[in-house]
Amino acid sequence: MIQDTLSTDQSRQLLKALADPIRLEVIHALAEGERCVCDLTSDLNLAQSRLSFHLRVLRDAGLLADRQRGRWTYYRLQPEAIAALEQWLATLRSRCSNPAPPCAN
Amino acid sequence: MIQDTLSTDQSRQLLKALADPIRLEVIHALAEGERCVCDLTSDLNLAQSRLSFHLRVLRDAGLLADRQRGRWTYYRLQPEAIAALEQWLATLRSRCSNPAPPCAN
DNA sequence: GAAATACATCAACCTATTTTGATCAAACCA
DNA sequence: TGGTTTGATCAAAATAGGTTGATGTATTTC
Repeated sequence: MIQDTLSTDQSRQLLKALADPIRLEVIHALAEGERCVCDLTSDLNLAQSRLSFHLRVLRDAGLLADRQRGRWTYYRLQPEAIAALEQWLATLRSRCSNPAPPCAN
Repeated sequence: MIQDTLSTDQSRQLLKALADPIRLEVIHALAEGERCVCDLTSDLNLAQSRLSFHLRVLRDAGLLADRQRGRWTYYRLQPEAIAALEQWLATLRSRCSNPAPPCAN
């Protein structure tokens, strides 16, 4: 579960998870709503094990949650994770915005 | 130069650039103000070519700017790049925040 | 129970990124 | 000019990350 305040490691994991085109496609697909793996497989036209790998990366980072329902596994977005990363970036930026003036050299 | 609205590729590059512990150290070091490479080398205790590699990644992503001054190269932060990434994330999240309700299954 | 379906996981392979130790060019100094 | 310093770049080695096809497990259906 993603907390309000992220550790550096959590942020790194989120940044890495988002920095992949296939994983962004997954996120966009899930923005339509919860889906099972088999639907995602055909929507995104990906090999099952390949999709499964990326779903795990996204879930481990906290961007997705899943639930089992009979044979199916449904994945859904956790937009709080994105919000938490935004927050982390805002904090990072606040520390960067007033750097000492450039050296006079 | 980082624009207000990032392309997917620019965002990916920024996310990847930030998802590295050494590069975050560099960013934190530069939050103190502009610095030359040789100072960063000793502050962060990194081999010169290794630091040079990471500086390039950060600069290519738009997070740093540099200027030459005699023999020295000074690097400084471009906090706008972080702001632009925050903006990109906010947009992504806005598309994710109202997904259709979960399947009833 | 046997066959089928959904999906996770594993190992082998492949590709991308990072590290290391040279080497090189430019700027400076003696 | 010759030596020194700064920092970029390159090639080779090391490591991390992604893909593929196969296998395994749970669930369902017949």
